[in-house]
Amino acid sequence: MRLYNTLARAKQDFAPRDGKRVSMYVCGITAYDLCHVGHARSAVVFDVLVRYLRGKGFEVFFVRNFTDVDDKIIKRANELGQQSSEVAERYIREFHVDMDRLGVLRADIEPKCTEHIPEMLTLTQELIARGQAYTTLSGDVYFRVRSFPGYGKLSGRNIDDLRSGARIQPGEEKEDPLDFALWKAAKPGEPSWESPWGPGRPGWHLECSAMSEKYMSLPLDIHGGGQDLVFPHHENEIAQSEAATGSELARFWVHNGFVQINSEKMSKSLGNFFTIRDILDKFLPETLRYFLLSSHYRSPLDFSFEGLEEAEKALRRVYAARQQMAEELAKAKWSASPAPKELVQELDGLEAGFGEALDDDLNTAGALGHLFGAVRLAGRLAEDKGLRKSEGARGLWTRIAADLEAWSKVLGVFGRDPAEFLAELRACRAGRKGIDPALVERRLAERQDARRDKDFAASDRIRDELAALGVEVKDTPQGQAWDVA
RNA sequence: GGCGGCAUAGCCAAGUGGUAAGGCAGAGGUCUGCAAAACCUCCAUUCUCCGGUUCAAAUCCGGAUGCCGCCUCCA
Repeated sequence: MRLYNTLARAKQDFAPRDGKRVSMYVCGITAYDLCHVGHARSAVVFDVLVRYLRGKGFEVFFVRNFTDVDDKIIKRANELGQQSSEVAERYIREFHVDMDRLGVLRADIEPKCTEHIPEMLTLTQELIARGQAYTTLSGDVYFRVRSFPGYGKLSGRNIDDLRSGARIQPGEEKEDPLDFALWKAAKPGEPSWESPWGPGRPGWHLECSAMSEKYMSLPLDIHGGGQDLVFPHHENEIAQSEAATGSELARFWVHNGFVQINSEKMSKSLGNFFTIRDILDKFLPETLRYFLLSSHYRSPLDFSFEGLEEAEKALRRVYAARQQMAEELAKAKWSASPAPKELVQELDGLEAGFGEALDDDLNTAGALGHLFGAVRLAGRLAEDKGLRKSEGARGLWTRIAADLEAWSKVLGVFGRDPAEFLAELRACRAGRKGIDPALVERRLAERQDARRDKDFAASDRIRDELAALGVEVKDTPQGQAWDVA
């Protein structure tokens, strides 16, 4: 497949180093609060990448870490009067709750920073021994950025430009403003670990270097994360790891774009965020997941509730088609006529197109276009009175149903039981719009009586009243049905 | 100030040299007691603007404008 490599600033052909096994490391969260939609995007994007690579037959070994000691966690713990480890553990649990709901698969290993202190100390000592890191009087250890010639290669910056914008905070003892902390001397009240330089805790960038090296051999095939991690986090990881090991850290650097609100980055610091919880109070998890996949992973994605409502309707359409196909396929008798060749070719093209889209830098939005093509094709067969009962239609529906099942495994949407999903979606939409299902059912029962008596005026009046509430009444051969408009 | 990204219909959104996917909304039609759903048809002669390269440009190059991101914690 082709994958955009931030390091090359271009799409490149991706294949794992050893041809079969893909090593992939993605920076996870700092566990100090509930995750927001931006975290969800990153998680879902890399989840689809893992699923897709596995679907192509690669053996993917996926590591996603947790940062469980850090300034923000400590600050939060102090606010709550708790240990920072309690705070971190709680938000790691909450992360899993959210991710499970979103259908994000667990990583093969989910290492925590605090469980890898020895590895980080070793790495730091190695860097000091090589002259690429230095200690200070207060017990901090800094990486000597100018000792690493490749610094800036990932983010496309040069050291001089960076230096002109950098500044030294009061109290820092850096040789150079660009140097970054590998190890921070403990301050009173902070969690700390023993080290050759006295008690302290690791710097943020160090953990990913230590943990990726521990679990996978370098270079990693893929290292991922949000675009905001490119600089300084990933740049610093490269400097540490490559300086210490002499090996390239990762072959492909993959970064997802931001979720925005009104064209501004959704972030904690701006305060313009919705947590995943906020969304799942009002929408089904699959709706959020579909929304996140409906644009390319590197583009900015403007979050809106209108967008989620559109996602709901798109999901509903696919599930309704799956349900309709299942009903059609349950028929017993089929005429012998084969499917018209052009329809078979159309489906061939859609199947190929779906795969080609994902193969091209994980273009989920393009793939969805082909998926909807198959949905429309299925509907067209059902409309064609001649074809509808033919073996040809049965063959195509069988194929489309199998395609949707396979595609749903990659995308992590459209895979549930249609009747169950549609019922949940209706309940969810009804709840959001303040529609009382019991009331609707009562009115429909009255309408049923009116219809039995052929009192269409009364029947239509009830339907109009319900329509005013946002309820859409359908008369089907099986009787009345309703949905939220 | 330095570095980078984006600009496609009413909205969302694919498309990196060969003549504009898809979703939502909208219009007309088939079906229906009437509707709804589903399906069919229509809905960007044009891709922010101005130049250039080319037989051919939304796609490449130069410039302008606008928006955004990173440079400090951040998915």
